Amino acid sequence: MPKPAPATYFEVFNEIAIIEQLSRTLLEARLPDGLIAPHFTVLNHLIRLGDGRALIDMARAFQVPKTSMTHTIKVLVAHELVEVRPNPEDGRSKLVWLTDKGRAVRHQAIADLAPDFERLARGFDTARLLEALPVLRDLRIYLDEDRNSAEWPQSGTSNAASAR
Amino acid sequence: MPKPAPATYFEVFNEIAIIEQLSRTLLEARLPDGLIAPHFTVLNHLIRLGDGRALIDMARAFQVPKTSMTHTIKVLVAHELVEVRPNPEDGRSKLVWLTDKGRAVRHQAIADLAPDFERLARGFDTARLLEALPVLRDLRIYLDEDRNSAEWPQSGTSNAASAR
DNA sequence: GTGATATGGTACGATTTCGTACTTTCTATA
DNA sequence: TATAGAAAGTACGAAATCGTACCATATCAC
Repeated sequence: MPKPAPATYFEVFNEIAIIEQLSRTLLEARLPDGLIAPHFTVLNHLIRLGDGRALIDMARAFQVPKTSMTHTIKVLVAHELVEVRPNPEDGRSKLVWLTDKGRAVRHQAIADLAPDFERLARGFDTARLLEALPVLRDLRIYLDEDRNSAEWPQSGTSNAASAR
Repeated sequence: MPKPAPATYFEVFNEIAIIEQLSRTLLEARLPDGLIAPHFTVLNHLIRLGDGRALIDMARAFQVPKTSMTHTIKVLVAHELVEVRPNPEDGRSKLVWLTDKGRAVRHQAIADLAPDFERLARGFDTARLLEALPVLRDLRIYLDEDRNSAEWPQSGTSNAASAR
């Protein structure tokens, strides 16, 4: 097989960027007013992996600067969707816990997305999506690990990483 | 084949969102100071599809509000990477043209990304990427068209769409 | 043609994102 | 233990994103 041209890789990431933009806009349309995708993503993360996570760990998981995560958490606290408490095992860090309201909002958002997924299932061959999932997962894992490798240009304080 | 659970679709978009985040960070590390991904994306768009595009058309292509595109273009103008001129066929609109410097910056950025793509080719089975490309392309096309369909929640002034 | 409506773009303010600098706490090494 | 360095979080300011309101121009109905 001939080596693919760089433009081909580029197209893959370009398509991914467009899909991310479209799906994010759709998600945000299903969220309560004042909540945007990063807020929901944090709620979802805390439910899927369990709450009581440190702020810094979530910043790493989402590959955002810790200052950005501080702001995101602050908004979630203002909406009473999470609570922040000190980490008893490390005086520097704080742990983030879901409130009942936070769980409910996440649950409702997923329920409100159901019609969109159903429409997708009607209009798109979902078998192809499932085929692509392992590739996407492995690509994400590769990029995540590669980020920690030597050749990555480290940018300020947003470094380090781990699987989401 | 059993119908996939919504969580499976969700995972696909979640992986895509993470990949977008990681690849965007990498791209921005290769751009000149002061330029971020949206700036490059506009340059790339103008080269791939030809310049002299209307601002509103680019906003639609990227699914961003026209106010966001106005700002992006303003930065590109400040960097002398594009020029904005009136549309002789429509007194309301403006057309965006690349400068030589704009073409050069885009060309250089792609050249600077080459080592990253080569590293990717060494560490990841690129055949799998190429297999996924048609699915991603079709999914993007579907979502783009679906956005214009009835069931989409229209959001403010960022409406309408067309292929990038 | 004239008026009503739609469209392209901008002004403005609110929110988000993020880099830098700093404080506090932990860890490692002597 | 003492102390230097690393790590977690925040304060702050700059830039980006985006919604609302508004102006100028175009299009449509009559």
